Amino acid sequence: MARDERSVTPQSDDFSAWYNDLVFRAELVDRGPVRGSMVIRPYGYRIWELLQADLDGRIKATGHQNAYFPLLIPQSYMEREAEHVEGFAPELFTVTHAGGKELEEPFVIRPTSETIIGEMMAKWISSHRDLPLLLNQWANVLRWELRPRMFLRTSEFLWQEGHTAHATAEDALAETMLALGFYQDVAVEAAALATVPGEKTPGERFAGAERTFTIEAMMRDGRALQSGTSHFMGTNFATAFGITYTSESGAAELCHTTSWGMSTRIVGAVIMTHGDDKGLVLPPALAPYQVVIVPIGRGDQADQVAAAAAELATTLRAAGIRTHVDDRPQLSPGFKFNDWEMRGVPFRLELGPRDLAAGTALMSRRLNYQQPDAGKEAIPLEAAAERLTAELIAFQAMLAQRAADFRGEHTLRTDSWPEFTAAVATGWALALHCGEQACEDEIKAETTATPRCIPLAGEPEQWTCIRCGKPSAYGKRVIFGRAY
RNA sequence: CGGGGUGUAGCGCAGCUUGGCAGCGCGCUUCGUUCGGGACGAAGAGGCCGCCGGUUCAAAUCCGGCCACCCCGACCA
Repeated sequence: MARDERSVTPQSDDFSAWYNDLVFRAELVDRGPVRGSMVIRPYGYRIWELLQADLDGRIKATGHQNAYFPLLIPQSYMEREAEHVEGFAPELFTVTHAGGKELEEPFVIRPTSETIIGEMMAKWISSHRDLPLLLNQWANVLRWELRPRMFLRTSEFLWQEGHTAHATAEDALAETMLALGFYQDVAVEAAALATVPGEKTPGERFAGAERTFTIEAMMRDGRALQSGTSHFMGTNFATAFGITYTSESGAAELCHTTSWGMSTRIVGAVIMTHGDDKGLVLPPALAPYQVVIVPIGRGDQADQVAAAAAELATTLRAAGIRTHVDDRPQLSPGFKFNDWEMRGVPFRLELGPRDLAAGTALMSRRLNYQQPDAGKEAIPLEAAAERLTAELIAFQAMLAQRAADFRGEHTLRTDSWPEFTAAVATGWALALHCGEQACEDEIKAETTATPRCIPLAGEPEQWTCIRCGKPSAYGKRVIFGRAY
C-alpha cells in the first residue's frame, strides 16, 4: 500500500473521518454485531482502566462506597418520575420475554440507575443517622442511539454513576459540586483536557434534575464535548420513590439526592483533543505503554540487543514506567516507529548496536509543542529511568498546556452577533443570553450552536442577550458551541 | 423519519455502461534475502459477487422486489 494511503486522514480534511479511521486502526475498538454496539479491544480498554482506577480512588477517598444494582429495571420504576420517563423513553431497550414466555411487566435495560437505586435507598434510609448515603456503581448502560460514534455515542457504554442522598439541600448541592470536582480533576490531571466546569441551562438539564453541572471539553475541530455531569435532584426523586428520613426532631423529611457520571466517552475526548495527523497522542497517565523500546539489529547483534532491551525494560518498569519491548521479528524498525506513533505512545527508545556501543538509547518524543526542532536524543542507559520519569511528567503537563492554549485561542468573548456566528463556526463564544428556550432554538437553527454551560468561574455581568437584546438571565456569560 | 451513498476474499476496492473462465492492492501461509523511518523476491491459500425472484444458451453485470450498512440532519453522555 502506498504511504499516503496508510497514514491517517488529515484532520483538516474531515475530522470525523480522521477519528473514525483512527479508533479502528489504532486497535482501540471493533464494530459490534449490533448497530451502535462497540467492542473495546484490550489496548482501548486499558486506557479506560487507567482512568477508572484514578477516578475510583478519588471517589472512595471521600467516603463513597461502591455497590452494584441490577441491569434490568421494572418498567414501572422508570415511570415514577414524570420528567425522567419522558426524557429517556425514546432511548429505552425493553425486555418483554423471559423463559420463553411474555412477561407480565416488561423490564427496561438501565439507561441510568436513578430509579432502581432510588427504590433501594427508600428501603435503606429511615433515620437522619443513615445520612448521607454515598453510593457509586461501575456499570454498563444501554441507550438506543440514532447515530452512533465510537466512544462518543454508542448504544452500550461503560461508566461510573454516583448516587447519594442527603438530609438537606445544602448538603446535596455540596455533594454535587464535590463530584464535579472529581471530574474536573481527572479530566485535567489524568486526561490533560482543558475542561470548563459550569452549569447547564434549563433546556440542557438532565431529565428530572433541578440543576445540572458539567465539564465541557473542546475538541481539536472546535466542537464541545460534555465530559462528565453532576446533577442536583432536589427532592424530585425522593418524592417519586419515597426516600424519607426521620429528623432529630422526629419529623418525616424528604431526602435531597444527587447523581453524577463519567463514561467511556472520555476516551473519545482524549483522542479528539490530543490526536494529530500521525495518530493518537496519549497523556502518560492514560497511556497503556508510556515507553516502547524498539530493538534494532540483525544476525549476531540481534541477541545482544534483545538482552539489552529486556534489561532496560526491567529497569524502567522498576521505576514504575509502563514499558513495552516491540520484538516482533518480521517487522522493520520504520514500521514499528510509525505503528507506535499511531497508537499514541509518548516516548520511544531505539536500541541498536551503535547505541549499545555508546551506552545510550535514542529517545524520541511523540509530540513536541512549541519546540519543533526537538528531534531524537541519545540518553545514557544508566540514567534512562530517571530521565524518562521526568520526561513523562513534562509530557503530561505539555499536553494539558497545549489543550488549554488551544481552547483559549478558539474561544471568543463577544457581544456582537456577527462575531458570535463566526466564533461558533470554529470554536466557542462567550456571550450573554436571555435564557429563553425560543431564543436558544433560534440560535441553534441559525448556527447549530447550543449553550454548553455557564462557567462557574464567570464574573457577574449585566448586559443584554446576544441574540434578542432582552436582559441576560444568568448574570454571567454562557459558552456557546457546536456539540458532539 | 428526511436527504445522499454503498453492498464483490480478513480489510480496502476495480469489474456493471456494452451479459461470456472471479480480478487488483494490503493482509495471511511457506522459503530465501533484509532490518537505524512504513523492506524485497518467489511460490501458495482464501469467494453463496447482500438476499429472493425474473429475462437469457449464459447474470457480479439487465429487470422487479426485499434486506443490511455507511455519511449528513433530527434525539442524546
